[in-house]
Amino acid sequence: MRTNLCGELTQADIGRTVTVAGWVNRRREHGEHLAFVDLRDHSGIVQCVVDNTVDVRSEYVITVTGTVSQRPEGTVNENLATGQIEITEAEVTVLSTAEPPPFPLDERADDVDEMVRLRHRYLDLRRPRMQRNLRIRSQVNAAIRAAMVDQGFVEVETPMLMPTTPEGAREFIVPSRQRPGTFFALPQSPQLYKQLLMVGGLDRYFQIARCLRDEDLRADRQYEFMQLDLEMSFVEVDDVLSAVEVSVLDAAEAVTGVRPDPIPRMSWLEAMNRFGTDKPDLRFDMELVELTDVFAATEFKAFASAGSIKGINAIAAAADWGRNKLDGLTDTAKSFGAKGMVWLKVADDGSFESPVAKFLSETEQQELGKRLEANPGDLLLLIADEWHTTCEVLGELRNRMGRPPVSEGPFRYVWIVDFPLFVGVDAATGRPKAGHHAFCHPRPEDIDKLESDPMSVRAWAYDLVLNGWELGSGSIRIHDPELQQRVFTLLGIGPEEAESRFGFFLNPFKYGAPPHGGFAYGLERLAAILAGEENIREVIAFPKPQSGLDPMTGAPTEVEQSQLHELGLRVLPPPVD
RNA sequence: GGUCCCGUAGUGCAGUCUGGAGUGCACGCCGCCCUGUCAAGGCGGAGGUCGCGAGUUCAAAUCUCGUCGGGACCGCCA
Repeated sequence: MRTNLCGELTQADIGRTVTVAGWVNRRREHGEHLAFVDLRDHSGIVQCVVDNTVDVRSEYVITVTGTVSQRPEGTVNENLATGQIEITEAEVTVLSTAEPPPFPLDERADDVDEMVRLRHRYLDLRRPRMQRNLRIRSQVNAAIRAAMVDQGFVEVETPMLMPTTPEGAREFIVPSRQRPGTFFALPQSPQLYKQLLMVGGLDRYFQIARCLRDEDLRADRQYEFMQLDLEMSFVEVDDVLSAVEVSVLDAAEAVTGVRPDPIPRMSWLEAMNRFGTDKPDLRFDMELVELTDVFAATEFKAFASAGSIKGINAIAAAADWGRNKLDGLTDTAKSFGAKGMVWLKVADDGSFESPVAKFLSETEQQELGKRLEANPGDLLLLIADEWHTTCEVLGELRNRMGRPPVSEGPFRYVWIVDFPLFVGVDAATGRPKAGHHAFCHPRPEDIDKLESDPMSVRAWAYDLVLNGWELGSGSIRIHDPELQQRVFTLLGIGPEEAESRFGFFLNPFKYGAPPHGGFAYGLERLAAILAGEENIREVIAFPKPQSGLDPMTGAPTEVEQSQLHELGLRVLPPPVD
């Protein structure tokens, strides 16, 4: 039907008779017998010189047969890849007519209400931006698959219909027709199956896996998303990180053409202390500065009782932050759990302008300025609280004060390692809560402390972070049933409950489970950052808005009574308030 | 479940604070003109439930309340 793509024609093709096919991007009429038609396909645009009696309009689907010709002098378009040439003596065949599109199919659609784009996604996809983003996704997939196969991994598909599991994210459930009243769950991840593949001797498994979680949607979260999921036998942390790193760097290089540097590692403790988060954005500094000892003997009541005091220096930001904005920032800090926030502006003479300056001694002020390297015009933000809250709140403030858009700046990957095995305490039971999941292996040198000091036990768990986004996480798993039960006991899960909740998963481990560990990372998140997009919807062909309702198909919809009957289901009337 | 922001021709906006007739602006669309344009140009035209519903008022796009839709975030996401 066609001999060439629109965007690939060059001066080397001059003189050739070609047929191209695509959509009419624009038509410019110049009288009875001359018009220019810009023909667009996924590869680009080429100008066709046609007789103006031909009736073609925007988005008509046509083929054009004609001669590739050098454009006359003075009519070359330097802004177009094919701007040196045009197709002359063009003969047009209309394959499909088209109504005018509801929004412009060029970069101007970047400003169009996203719902309009999503409602007509098939038109949005014609735009270069979306073509590029989906092709980036494809490049990422191809590079990852090649990297995994090359490293000896076996691609295995795991079931989409699986039992519900009590832990983790809310699941989508699917009613069973053959056993009315029972349900499958769609996988939050292939976690259970991939560990059983290790018991099954697959040695190295990977899957470009679809995961489904019935949680609220965000810029970086959809109901359904794709992960590179992998699991490896007879490995230690370094082996897993190395295998993942190869795939990520290969994918990044495939998209950007630049091989990123090897990914540095940072302990969870260091990340929290320096950046106030387990997903630090290393593209900018403004690190958290330790101040607890500075105020060890302070008279300032808000600081005197605090376990941890830290601060950040928003360099030269003082002028931008008036009283109202600072009050708003204080409210933000409080919404993240802080009891308050102290701000100090550095005046021209180096003194502090702050409601609390009068409560701080001369020595304290001097040391504070020194530690934060304060200069006139800087804005200092201080939080005093228990250590975890101090870090997290300042980490949030740091992001608000200095974080560039995702699309800017270099790609800064970092491994966060040595996560604590337990994070926080369950308010209801008083027991520690699993940080990653209940099957995560403690660091061997910390196992002695499991019962005596559980909160200090570090795990063989690790996250991969890129520009402040968590790409994924993984761990070395517990393969020893005795150690597993020790961890369960700490979590308040007795042997009987473990058997009833996780039996189908743990019993196989009695038959000879190899030491193993794995990882999974989100492909949309990686692709979005590589594409310079702030929102994963931009790298998904048919995403859902925050409501989770599909604006194009109308899903979810009601079903026929007969379908419900067959499934043994009845829909309750909506609750009346 | 919560906080904040947004909603005016097909699309992007001005108007809203400070109530006074939708001749509103640009792009797009339709018709005519136009032989070297490329976001072509010129002339003319069509196109509106100011998201929806109440309330206040002589009068509401504008003020108030509610509601629907969208976005960012908190909770949630082992």
